[in-house]
Amino acid sequence: MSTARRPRADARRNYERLLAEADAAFAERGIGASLESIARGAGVAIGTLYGHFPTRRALVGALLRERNEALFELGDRLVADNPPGALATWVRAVTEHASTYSGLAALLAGGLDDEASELHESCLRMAGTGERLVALARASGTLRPDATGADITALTTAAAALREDLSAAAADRLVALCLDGLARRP
Amino acid sequence: MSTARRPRADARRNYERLLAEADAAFAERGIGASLESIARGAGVAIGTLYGHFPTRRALVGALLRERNEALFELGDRLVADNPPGALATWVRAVTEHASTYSGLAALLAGGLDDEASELHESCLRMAGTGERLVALARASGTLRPDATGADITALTTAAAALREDLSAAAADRLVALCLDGLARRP
DNA sequence: CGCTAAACTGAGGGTGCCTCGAAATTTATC
DNA sequence: GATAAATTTCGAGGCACCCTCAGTTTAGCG
Repeated sequence: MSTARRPRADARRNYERLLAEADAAFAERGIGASLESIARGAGVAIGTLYGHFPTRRALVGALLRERNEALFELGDRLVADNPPGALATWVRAVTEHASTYSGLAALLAGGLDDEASELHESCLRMAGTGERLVALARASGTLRPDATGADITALTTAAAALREDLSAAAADRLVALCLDGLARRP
Repeated sequence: MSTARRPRADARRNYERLLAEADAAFAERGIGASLESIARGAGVAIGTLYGHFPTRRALVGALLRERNEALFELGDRLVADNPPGALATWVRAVTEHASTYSGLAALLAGGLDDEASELHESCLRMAGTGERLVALARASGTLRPDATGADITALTTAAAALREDLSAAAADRLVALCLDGLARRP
């Protein structure tokens, strides 16, 4: 066994180049950037891009993998330590993550119920963390009792969209207002 | 003067057909629906479509004209009468308006600072109405003092986006929470 | 009717998506 | 090294869409 030859060197190189180019393109022109231009920029034929990433989503997924790691680590820490303002920290982190590239928020939101998506698992995990943080906050009496994890999902989705459509400031303000609305009335 | 001949009958007919077909297409497939398919559906060559509507935005603008009228009428009435819950009514109305077609919310948000857009004027007017309603509510002491018209713009934009990305229920909930956050603490 | 401005047409040049058979290159083996 | 096998790359090609513009048609006035 163990006979799996290791991947060819050129393949590995092209893979990395494509990732780098895609990151730049998505950051600059949004998640809808032309795949052909990405291939061109990576000095590779379009077929090669499709060989590595059969779909645009696969490409986005690969790019997000690292960021997702970091985000989930933060989430786990917040759940474990439950520091003051944990929920707000989480909402802000997710919002920022979902606005990495313009257009990403919608893609992620869509991925929430699209089973086939590579991003589906990540979405579920984010939702789960939100859920747990809400439970903690409610238990400590800082949230109104009808607050749910779905509220957090909605808030982060909305805030991420707002960042793209309007401004980061507007999004931050929305988050603050909403969290205020969610807080337990004294 | 006054010599402007009235438009040819065929032109008028094609104009109406295009509008009808575009409304159906945008409603069904979102604001990015193919213009060629719209022309086809209207039984007209693609050049004719461009003759009437030089840009996709012009087409959307024409479709929205009537709806805009109705919305502004409501807005003026709310400002004039200032009934209880005026602000909430307005927010819900604008949100619904901005989700007429999927993708419209982003277009409108973009139009807010794009001077050239036909939609620019409408956006300004909506913002103005929001502003006035906020002023009224603040004067009557039902809003916290740091609430602004921009908050309302942000909220409606976010809620409209949420309707598209998640669900109308989530959007409604967000609106409720935010308005709650904006209410004056007793 | 005939005329003319107005309106319509649709081919054509770009760009982008995605597929697939042929060609090239790397790795393993002798 | 040489060679065989597997892997990867290449890019033309079919399809859809965007938008323009020169040539053609047509409504409606006189």
